[in-house]
Amino acid sequence: MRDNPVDAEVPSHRLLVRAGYIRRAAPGGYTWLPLGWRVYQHVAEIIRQEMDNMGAQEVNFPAMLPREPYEASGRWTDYGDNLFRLQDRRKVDFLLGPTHEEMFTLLVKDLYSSYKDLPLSLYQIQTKFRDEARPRGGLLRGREFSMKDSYSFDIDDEGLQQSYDAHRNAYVRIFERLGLPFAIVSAMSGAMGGSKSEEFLFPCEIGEDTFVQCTKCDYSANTEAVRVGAPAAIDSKSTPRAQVFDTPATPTIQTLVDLFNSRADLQRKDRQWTTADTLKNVVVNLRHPDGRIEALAIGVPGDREVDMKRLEAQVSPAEVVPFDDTHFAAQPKLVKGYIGPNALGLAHSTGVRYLLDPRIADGSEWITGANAAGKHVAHLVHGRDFTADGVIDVAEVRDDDTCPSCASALIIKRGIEIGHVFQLGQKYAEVLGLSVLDKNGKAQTVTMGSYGFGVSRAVAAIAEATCDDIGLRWPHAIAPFNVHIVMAGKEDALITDTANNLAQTLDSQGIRVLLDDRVGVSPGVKFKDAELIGNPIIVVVGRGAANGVVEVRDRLTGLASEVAIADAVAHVKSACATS
RNA sequence: CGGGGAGUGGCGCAGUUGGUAGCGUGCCUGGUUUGGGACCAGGAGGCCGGGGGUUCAAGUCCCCCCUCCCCGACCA
Repeated sequence: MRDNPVDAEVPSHRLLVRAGYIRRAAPGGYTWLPLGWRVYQHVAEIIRQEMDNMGAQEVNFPAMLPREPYEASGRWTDYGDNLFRLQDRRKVDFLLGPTHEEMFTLLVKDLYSSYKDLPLSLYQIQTKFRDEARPRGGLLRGREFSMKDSYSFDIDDEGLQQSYDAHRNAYVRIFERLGLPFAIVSAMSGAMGGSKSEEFLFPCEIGEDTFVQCTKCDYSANTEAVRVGAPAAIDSKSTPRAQVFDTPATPTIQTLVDLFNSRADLQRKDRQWTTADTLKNVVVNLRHPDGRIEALAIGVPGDREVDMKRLEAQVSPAEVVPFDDTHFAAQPKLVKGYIGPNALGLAHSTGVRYLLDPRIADGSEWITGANAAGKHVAHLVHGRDFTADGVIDVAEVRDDDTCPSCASALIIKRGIEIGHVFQLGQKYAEVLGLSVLDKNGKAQTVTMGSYGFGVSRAVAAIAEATCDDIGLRWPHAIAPFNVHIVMAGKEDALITDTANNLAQTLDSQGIRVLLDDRVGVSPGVKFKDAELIGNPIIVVVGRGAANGVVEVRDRLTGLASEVAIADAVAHVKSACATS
């Protein structure tokens, strides 16, 4: 295919379509063509081998599942619109599996009943369905995609930790074998439930996940899960007492700071005021799962926004909904634009729960709202003049924020989430009644882990990681073929025989060979196609054949060398072995 | 779900004041060519996203719907 498909923006997607690996078949659904399917199988096989190595056993569930187990776990409703639901002819509800915690839990419940059967790890490589609001980047985010999902079952937390570590280590090996760079970041568990979880990200500009990495130590976390360290307390003995000022015409924090810097009675002697000296109080509503609405005020330094993603991750399962004018009307003591700490808190008149960003150090002084229109208060000291009901870490994260582990600078990166490992704990085992008898004959609820790995997404990520301007560049372990033989130049018996013999010999020795024997196609076209398809070695059988040589090219480095026909097989084999 | 863009042969696109659809590429046939996207000749292929309307006449004008892409929201 000579022209790029116009509806593909992401390079790997464009190339995979153009080179004939995949083809869109439905919104968010892709057909694997022969080249693509070979790549997919290679990736799946590497995953399979590493899962088997760590002692997991492969099974396979149907994709179409009954409603009841998901009803029991709450996910029939919790998954919301992202769940594909359907009914059979008798109007019985089914779903297309988005992930299989419930089914695995029930399987183990059916099959096992003793602690002697544990630990146990089961996995499958299977098509998953999620009705994504916005599929993107071809294989990167589909509504139908292939995932390896595994589940561990242990009698206690120690066992879970071991199973978790085993999976984590297996994932490290899989990434290494796939040749895919990765970062392991702390993450929030989200709708999956459970406690500890880590994501395996492929760092990449087009990624949809944002994470931070420490420039010094190995701390790394999804921005939702970042925890900033609390600064040391500040001695406020010499801080002036709090004072209220009229601050007309200060609709934004910047205008407020400008006013303070321009008025002699408000200026600081040592430096200019900045937006970071102000305390911004944001009020939202939380909708709890039981339907209860609760107002929540959050205090952050004025130079930062509240990151809604981080907030939602923190307050989950409650949902964040806006605190709009009707809510302000119902709370006359909250003066929109001038909300100050002294109106907030469970102990205060409004009774609105008030949580502070951890950066608001004990003893620090602030310019903030005075709870009256047109008035702000300065020198308001945390701990001396106001207190909050607790701490919440939801301010936006920035480059150069400090690492919670070593206090060095953090940097922000983007990545594609390929794997996610969870310590689920007993959530699913409890609601589905999975327990085994322990040594004392007593029923113990099993504790579980869940481990996802996006297989189709990994294919796209590898393509993204390795491609260049002119095409794909697969590593040997993944490539559809090891060698792409191009017959170039005027067709004659020597060239045809040399190419065919070479292909047959390599094939018989276990090398995967693609032979381009199209007639009447000019050499330039064949070269371009070979480069686009991206197998790691390209062998050109052409005019050199008359002199007893062929050209061997390395697609990755672009280096080419002439090799005697007699040595070609050995040369290619060693190239396959070393790269 | 909000904002923006776009739907015309496989792919990339053009189509004027409304007049019955064209170009490039790919495909088929024959011939010439053969180391970096060759050339000549002949050919096949289109419910112009869908429905309704205006009109003698609609790819083009009007209304409704659908789909795709990008940004956001959401999401292992």
